[in-house]
Amino acid sequence: MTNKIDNNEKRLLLIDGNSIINRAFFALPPMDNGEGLHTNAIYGFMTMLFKMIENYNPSHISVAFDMKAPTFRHESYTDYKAGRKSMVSELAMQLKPLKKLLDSFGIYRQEIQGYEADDILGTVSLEGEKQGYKVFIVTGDRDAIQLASDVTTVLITKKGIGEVEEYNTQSVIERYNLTPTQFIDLKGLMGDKSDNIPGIPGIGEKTGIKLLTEYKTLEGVLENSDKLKGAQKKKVEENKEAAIMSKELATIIRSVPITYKLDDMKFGDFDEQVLIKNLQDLKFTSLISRITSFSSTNKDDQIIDIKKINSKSELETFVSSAKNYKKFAIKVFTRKDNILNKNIFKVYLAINSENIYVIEEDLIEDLKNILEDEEIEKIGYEMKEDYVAFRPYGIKIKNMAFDVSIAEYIIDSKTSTSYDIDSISNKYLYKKIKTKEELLGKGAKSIAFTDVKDEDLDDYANGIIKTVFGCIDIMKKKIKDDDMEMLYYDVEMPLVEVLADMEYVGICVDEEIVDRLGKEFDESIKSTAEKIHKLAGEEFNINSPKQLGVILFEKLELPVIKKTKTGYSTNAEVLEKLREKHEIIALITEYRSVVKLKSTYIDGIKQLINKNDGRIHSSFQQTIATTGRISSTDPNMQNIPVKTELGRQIRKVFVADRGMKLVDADYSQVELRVLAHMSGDEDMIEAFESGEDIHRKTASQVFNVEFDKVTPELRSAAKAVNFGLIYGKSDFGLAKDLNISLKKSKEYIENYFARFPKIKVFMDKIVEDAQISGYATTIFKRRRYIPEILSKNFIDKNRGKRAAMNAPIQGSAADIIKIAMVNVFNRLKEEELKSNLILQVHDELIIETYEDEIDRVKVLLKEEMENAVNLKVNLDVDLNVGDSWFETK
DNA sequence: CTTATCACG
DNA sequence: ACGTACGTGATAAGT
Repeated sequence: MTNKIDNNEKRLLLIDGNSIINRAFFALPPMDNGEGLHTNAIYGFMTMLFKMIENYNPSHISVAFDMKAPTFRHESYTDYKAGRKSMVSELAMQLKPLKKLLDSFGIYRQEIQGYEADDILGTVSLEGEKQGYKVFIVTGDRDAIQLASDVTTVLITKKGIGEVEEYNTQSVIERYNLTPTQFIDLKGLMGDKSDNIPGIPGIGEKTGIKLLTEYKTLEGVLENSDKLKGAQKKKVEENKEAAIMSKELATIIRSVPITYKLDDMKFGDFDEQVLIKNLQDLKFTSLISRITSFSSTNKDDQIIDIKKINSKSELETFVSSAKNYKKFAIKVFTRKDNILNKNIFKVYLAINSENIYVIEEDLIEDLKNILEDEEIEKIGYEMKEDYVAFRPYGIKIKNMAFDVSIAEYIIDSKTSTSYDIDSISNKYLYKKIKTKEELLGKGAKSIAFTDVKDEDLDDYANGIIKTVFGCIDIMKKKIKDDDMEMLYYDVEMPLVEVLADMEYVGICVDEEIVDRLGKEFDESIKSTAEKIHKLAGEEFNINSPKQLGVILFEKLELPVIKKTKTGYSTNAEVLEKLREKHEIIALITEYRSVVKLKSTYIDGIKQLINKNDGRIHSSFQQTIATTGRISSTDPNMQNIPVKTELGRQIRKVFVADRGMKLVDADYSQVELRVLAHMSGDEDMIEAFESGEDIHRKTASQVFNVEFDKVTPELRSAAKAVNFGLIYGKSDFGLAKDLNISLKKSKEYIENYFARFPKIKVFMDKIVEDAQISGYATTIFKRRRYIPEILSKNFIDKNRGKRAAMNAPIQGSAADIIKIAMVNVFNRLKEEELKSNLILQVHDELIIETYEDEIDRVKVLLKEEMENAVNLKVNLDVDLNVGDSWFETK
């Protein structure tokens, strides 16, 4: 790591410990370490300290604390600091732990009987100046501004503890029109309420500055008091003594009799392990990763030594050692280009974290044997990328054994965080490594891997490889401890290759149909828009909820049903309620739906058709959904319309290639079957065993009518309850959905649970367990942590309960189809079929098959899906074959 | 970059 | 009394 700041420069950071811990305490909300110790002030102090270290790169640090004993100021003026409240216990209890933490950080501490922290800082800073240091003083107390000079910068905290204002001689003059020394005279004149220093009554900052500009010093003002006028003159003359005493009190002593050597304040030598332990005890895990860069002992081992492999013979050396170890780590970097092209420009390989090699383009093809060697384990990070990158070279990586991103996902599939390599390094190794964002920048301004300097890419790859090797054993143990070995090694890891392959193969698109539908939709949009504008009496942007709101609720004065944070709500539910009120509503609904189809599914998909093969290569994400599901992006192939006839037309664009067919297999009611299995409810299981329509069947049981006499209304009520159940829906929601009274919906739910008692028991148990353990699990031990279930916030807590009820059901269904995918994929290979698995839509798999393989594929798909697991109920799969996705229904 | 809306299981 | 179904991703508007 290069350090831009000259390391030989002596830079001394001095901190007023009491002042900063006080600020921190009042600036931050309460925190504790789980054992009754309040920690917010310590945390705030440490964040501040880290920030100062990062920003000012000190070579020496000292923190000064006040002592309880009275100081010379109390002795000379008994009212000094009178009226000040003593420290509250929540803060007082944090002082000792903070001092202990600073000690383990190797930070020098000073406390001197009879003097305040201020005086220590004043004395040490003067000594520092004499010895040629640049000095930085951090405090929340503006009195310290008197210490500012050309080489001493006083940093005054503002806005809590987040930021500081910098003062040196120059900026003090700019801000106050006074020199730092005159600042003391100012205090003498105006006093200080917080320290109970009197000063001269009636003189504040403004007048004080004015007088000092004229007479330079406090003494100057007092000597010239006869030149003052009126009340001011009187006040000054009556309070001369008070003023002189005030100045004395406000003067920071710069000659405290203490023995110390500045050398003792040298920073950077500390035992990292002890510090880490102390930070862990305080539950400050987020701070741990930041310490490594401070440690002087640590800097050496961050030297990056990556050897370049230049020739086939050099590669041979690597290959033979990889064969000996039977394992190596890999990370590939590609050009941003067509997925079907040969885009790799660098491959990093490593047998252990000390020996990392890089290979460039010319030798890539020579990696085929070792990558396809089943006997050698490949480990890495986001290995799906590596697999896909090698496909254009005719290389299919075999035995991808451990991917840290997938491991971290099953260890803790938390929401809204990605499994960035640096967070993994941070969490397991407490090491800060180069982030992708640091390497490439973020957002629109980000650059490609090809645009970064070799050293920087080396640095990034080094971080990845070291993290992979560093984490693997810890993660393996965690996976074992949490009973997830089957899930990880037999499901998730084999699935990496399956998804990579699906992505690479893609799905065929008929572009003519895309264009034809596009035109049809455009015409419909145009004519509907015209009608809407005519009815509205003006042209406006129908796509803008804001403009639409003005038209509907102001111009046409329709009743406001619902509001959003920013204005009127105009969503489908609201429009449905307004449908009868104005003929414009139906048109808007129509317009909305067609615009959605056109922009998202026609225009959106057209852009993503690959120019080489005319196919769509959607990306399947394995580490996003908290429940264990797979997600799909660019485009999302899992939300292609199906519910409305018009939307379903979109499915005509997804076709089988020439001479091929699509075989579509979907599970019938997996989630309800999972529920029947997990709860063990005999009646629910029986309902499935009968093979009848499950919603009709439950309707007949819940409403106590004969199977044949179930009306469509009763069936749909039962269906709503069935689904509501999976999500932990409330009676209120059910009433709203079915448009029935709250009383009725309560009755339905009661009947339901009375009829299927074990389901109720099961649901209650899940919630209870989650409240105790903090997580919910699936049949295959996949975990979802739900901390909010213990929240004191009613809304969060209830949301947590619903998530807990849903996770085992949605998650087990996800486990099941993942197992089926792996088995289907392997079976296709074993039977040497050329057909490919190309899509997964949560409970549905699609294979593109050659016509002469159709029958075998149908059998295989049905068998593997239905036998993926053995539950208390059978799994049932429906099969459909067609030339397009539209036809497979 | 966030918000509202709407597509799917 | 609270607010009211879980899980995703894409687009356009507007701050």
